[in-house]
Amino acid sequence: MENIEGMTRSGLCTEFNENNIGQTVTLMGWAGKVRDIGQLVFIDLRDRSGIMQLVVTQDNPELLKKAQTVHLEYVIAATGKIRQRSNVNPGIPTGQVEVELSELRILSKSEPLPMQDNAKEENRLQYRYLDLRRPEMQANLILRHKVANLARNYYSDNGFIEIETPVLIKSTPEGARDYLVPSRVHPGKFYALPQSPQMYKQLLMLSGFDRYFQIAKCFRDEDLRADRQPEFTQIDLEMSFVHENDVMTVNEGFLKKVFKEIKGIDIETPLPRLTYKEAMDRFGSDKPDTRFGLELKDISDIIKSCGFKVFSDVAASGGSVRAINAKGLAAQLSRKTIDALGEFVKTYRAKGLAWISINDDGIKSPIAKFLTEDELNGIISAMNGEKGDTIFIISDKNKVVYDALGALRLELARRFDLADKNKFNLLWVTEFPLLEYSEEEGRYMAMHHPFTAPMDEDWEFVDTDPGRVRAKAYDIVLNGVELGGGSIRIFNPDMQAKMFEVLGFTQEQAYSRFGFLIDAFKYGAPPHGGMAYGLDRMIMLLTGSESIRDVIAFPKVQNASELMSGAPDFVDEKQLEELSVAVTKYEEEE
RNA sequence: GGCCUGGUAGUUCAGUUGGUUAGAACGCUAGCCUGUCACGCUAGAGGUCGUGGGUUCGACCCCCAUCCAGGUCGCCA
Repeated sequence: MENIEGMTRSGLCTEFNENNIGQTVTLMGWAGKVRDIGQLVFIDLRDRSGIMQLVVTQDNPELLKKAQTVHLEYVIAATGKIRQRSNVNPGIPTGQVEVELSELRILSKSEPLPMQDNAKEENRLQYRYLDLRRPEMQANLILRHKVANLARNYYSDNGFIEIETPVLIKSTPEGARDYLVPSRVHPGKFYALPQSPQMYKQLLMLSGFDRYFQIAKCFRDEDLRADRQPEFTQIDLEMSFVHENDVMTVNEGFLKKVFKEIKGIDIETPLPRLTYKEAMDRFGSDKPDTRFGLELKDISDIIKSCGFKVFSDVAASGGSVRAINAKGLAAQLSRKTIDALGEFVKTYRAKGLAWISINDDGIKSPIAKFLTEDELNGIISAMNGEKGDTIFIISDKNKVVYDALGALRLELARRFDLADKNKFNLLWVTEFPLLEYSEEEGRYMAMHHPFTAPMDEDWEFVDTDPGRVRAKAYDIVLNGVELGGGSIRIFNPDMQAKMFEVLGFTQEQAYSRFGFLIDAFKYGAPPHGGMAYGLDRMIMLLTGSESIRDVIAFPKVQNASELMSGAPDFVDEKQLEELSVAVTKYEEEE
């Protein structure tokens, strides 16, 4: 094997073109396709910028012989003269030229690859370092770098100070499950990895930094999804002496910049805003995809006294009957498809899916026989039903109706390609409920987190009707994905104490968990608020990736392990002893 | 923890209502080829059909269990 002693790389492949004809250059990189024509060898030399064609002819028989030994993914260094190609390749930026080699060094050989470009994800992840050679993956990570860079510049330019907060912190078991790290020095005690820098950034406001940001790694020990990893990155920020509007405005500036510089799209600001209630009522979701219609409508009033018990009973008992109109889709909605959609909504706990199809030959509906003519027509006119439409109806507790119809709406859009992929609909969802009743815990839980400030006009209901209190909280939503969220925080110690009480903490419990924050707020806390973006999700949407894994260099798989390195893994008895950790249950070894 | 989808050559896939010898492409090996760029042509190697059990005269195919990967519900303050 050879080295690069005495050779200096002239640049990246795509830095040279027809303007450099006649120049002698040295390029280094990986061999892509090697096309051996006998007395002529072409090698596609690839680096992160792209491809340059190298050519060796029989004018140089020894070099030709050497070039013929080059295989896919060998690392080579090549020197030669740039010349016009006799056959140009318009498909690549360097397609006008090629490098006629005078020297070729083989720096590293490669075994045949255990994966190809279209490999399935399992293999891609096991050989991630090879997967990351693919131009698509390189483009994703480079775009990610650009956005991170934009964030740094934008927030710095707007007076934000980047400050690092600790990764080994105190566990605060509200919300997601913590990753724990045993302490060697304090037997039996554990650090937790942060789910977000939340409390630290609030303390930085108290310290007077006024504006903070950080690109922060966060950790949540919960099950994975296509858009959820246990280890992820937030663009996190906090501001002092601000209202919701101030936070939203400065962030609209950031988003505007991101879309302009990354996608060349001018985003109109201020961005549209929807209240939580409106989002739920119209889209059945607190992160609505507004690129297409099919909005929900409450038709409880129309059928509240109808003969179909499934409808009338639920309306009477506090639930609702709501519908969406699959506009013009009746012809494509076969009986089989509708049955499949019925199964689909059952995932969301809906007991059934009623439907009314308006076809050329009249109205078809399995529930028509339970309804009077007035009721049936009432539903159709409320839903603006026309020939060619199919109306879907779900009747249940409100939560189930929202979840199921909201999901059905998205499923129809997916099946019939209703959402324009070139559209980027950004919007704020505001006025979230402060509290949410948890059946499992038998108490109210903070919907966002326990430091979220209530809306002033609602706070008086905190004891009598906790569910009615709205929060000064906001989420930024892009095409149906929650990009980020934040809130104005409580800065009044008495209000914070009351909040803990509402959440069911005794003073001792609150103090043992959040004591340092409670104490800190006694010493002059400024009004403050902020938000955090999921950077990975943002990049996923900007690159059009199907999964968050495609924008993370070394992601974890569904069971939270990493296929390439094999993490997590067992550790030595000795390590455990030092940490005073006893393991009571071991996973089966294969 | 539940539900759904997939696992066949190094890789990506096809296959069989259960039948004798499991195919293709790419990659790999050997040879030929002076303008390729999905180079072409010829020949060749390569598989306990994820694993374990069962049904059967016979299983890649059917059944059960299990592992791996993906999607999703629960979960994600």
